[in-house]
Amino acid sequence: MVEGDCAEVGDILSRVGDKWTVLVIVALADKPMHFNELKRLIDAISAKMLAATLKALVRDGMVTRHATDDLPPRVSYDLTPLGRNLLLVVRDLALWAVNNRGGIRAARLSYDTANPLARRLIKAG
Amino acid sequence: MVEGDCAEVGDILSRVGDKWTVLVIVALADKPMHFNELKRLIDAISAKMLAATLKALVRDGMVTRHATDDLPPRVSYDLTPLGRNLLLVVRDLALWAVNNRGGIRAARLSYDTANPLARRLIKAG
DNA sequence: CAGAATCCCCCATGATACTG
DNA sequence: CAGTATCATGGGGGATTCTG
Repeated sequence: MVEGDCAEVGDILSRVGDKWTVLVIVALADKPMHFNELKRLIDAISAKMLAATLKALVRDGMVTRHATDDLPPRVSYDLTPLGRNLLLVVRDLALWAVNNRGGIRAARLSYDTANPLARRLIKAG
Repeated sequence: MVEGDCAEVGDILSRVGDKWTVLVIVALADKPMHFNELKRLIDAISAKMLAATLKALVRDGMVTRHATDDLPPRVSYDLTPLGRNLLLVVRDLALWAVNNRGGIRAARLSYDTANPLARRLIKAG
């Protein structure tokens, strides 16, 4: 880790923390998927955000886009080795989240009962 | 990993992806720090966001807050075991980011030269 | 089917000023 | 020093409509 990496690392971190990126990557874990397949699977996502997320992932080299020139068009998205690599790290993070959700929930509960009024002042509370 | 964890995991993930949380956690890696110490170190952060981020971290059991009743007041923030645990996972993620920044940069460059106009249409482009 | 274009809203964040 | 209160804003994200 050298100096000056902060901005770049922050950029990548915020991409991971982005609302949809991780969900898309996890959705592609098993097999390539079409646009509307992804949309149905993630469901809460809008077409606009799915398109934007996929485009960003393709640009970053995490996902490939393959279109046939059939009609109706079919476009397949798949993870690249880089994306698959990220999947592993993200999965560790998710695993940590699952393993520690008890502790976090307990901490919140105790904080909130000790300090009921502060609750809504906290971000994402 | 059971069903229904998605929301909770997503919540924790978005906390990690939050603009300041990771920076604060990393800043506390070596030793406890005071409010303005943190502010000077992170620098770009506003007092408001630092306060909000710290409060959220305390509520989630990642950070402890210890205040002396001196005057002027001194408040120390430190990582809990849970926070220190998260630090490890986050560090893996940061490490991944550092190790793969070359690949990502290359992918972006190639994408952008192949498709110059799309550049500003992409989120966080 | 796979998106692009448009409109709109709201919340996270920033800047500034104030306080115990 | 360690915050809080208030106001302003920008862009992330949703809903809808349109197209190749």
